[in-house]
Amino acid sequence: MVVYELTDSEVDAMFRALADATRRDIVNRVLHENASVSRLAERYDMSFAAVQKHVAVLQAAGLVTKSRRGREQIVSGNLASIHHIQKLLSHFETVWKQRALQMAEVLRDDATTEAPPNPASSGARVDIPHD
Amino acid sequence: MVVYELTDSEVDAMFRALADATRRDIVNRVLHENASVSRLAERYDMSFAAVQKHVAVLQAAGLVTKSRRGREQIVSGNLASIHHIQKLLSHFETVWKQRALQMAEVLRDDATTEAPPNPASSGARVDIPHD
DNA sequence: TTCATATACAACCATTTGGTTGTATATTAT
DNA sequence: ATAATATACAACCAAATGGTTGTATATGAA
Repeated sequence: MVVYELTDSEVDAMFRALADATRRDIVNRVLHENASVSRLAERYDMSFAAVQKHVAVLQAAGLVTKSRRGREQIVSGNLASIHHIQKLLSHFETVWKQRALQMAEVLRDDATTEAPPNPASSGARVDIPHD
Repeated sequence: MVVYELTDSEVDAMFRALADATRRDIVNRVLHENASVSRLAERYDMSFAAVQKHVAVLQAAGLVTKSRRGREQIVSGNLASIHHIQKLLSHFETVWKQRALQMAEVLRDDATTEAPPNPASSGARVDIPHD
């Protein structure tokens, strides 16, 4: 269910937004529970304005959204965008795994068409990560 | 199969490295097929030195490795690290989904202990992304 | 040996980033 | 009305980023 393809600079913004431990922590926090900007700011050893900027970066990247509630701005996580970049990474994995399979296949073909059976290539394996 | 926990700054480096379209393209390319730095440089509209720097950033982040072959440096993708940060993102998703389930549960409890049955809360749903 | 190729790396520059402080505005509480 | 709270935003600064050019070094080919 792809809504629309993200541009390069949109993806840039998402990864850049996640390239900071404070911002990753904010994302984690608001995924657990929505929080106002000042509530978030209490937790970090930096000025309110700094946290405000971090939230702005996350918002510009589409990773969180803000909604007014009285005088507060409530920050909440946007799962769709996280899901999107996670899929991008899993695409990388898929590419690699397919390459691994192709390599194994080449080895198998070589063994049957050009060289005598090779015990190593008959059981050809390429490391594929698992959990 | 976690080898060792990455530090914040290591994760920072990975995300920062991926926050550039040229570097993401390099990763994609070397996941498909290993390539020397100059071979990679041919493809991009920037100086060799610039591409060299991009590769260095990816290498520092552990996303690719370099190995000498004669006068060339062959760049290859490091799937383990990609897998690692992909898992980090899927953790975010898990957190969110659990929260969604908890919210649904709270709604259910409210309905049975404090208020008359509510047609809306009995079918409580929270959007969960799917493919 | 000499020439071409592949890389390394330093120096430089403009822009962005991540922080600060200070000031202004809107909302809630007394 | 006044004070306290929550946010917005500008101006400033040091450091990092993403590019450049130039120079040096190592390897392979003729």
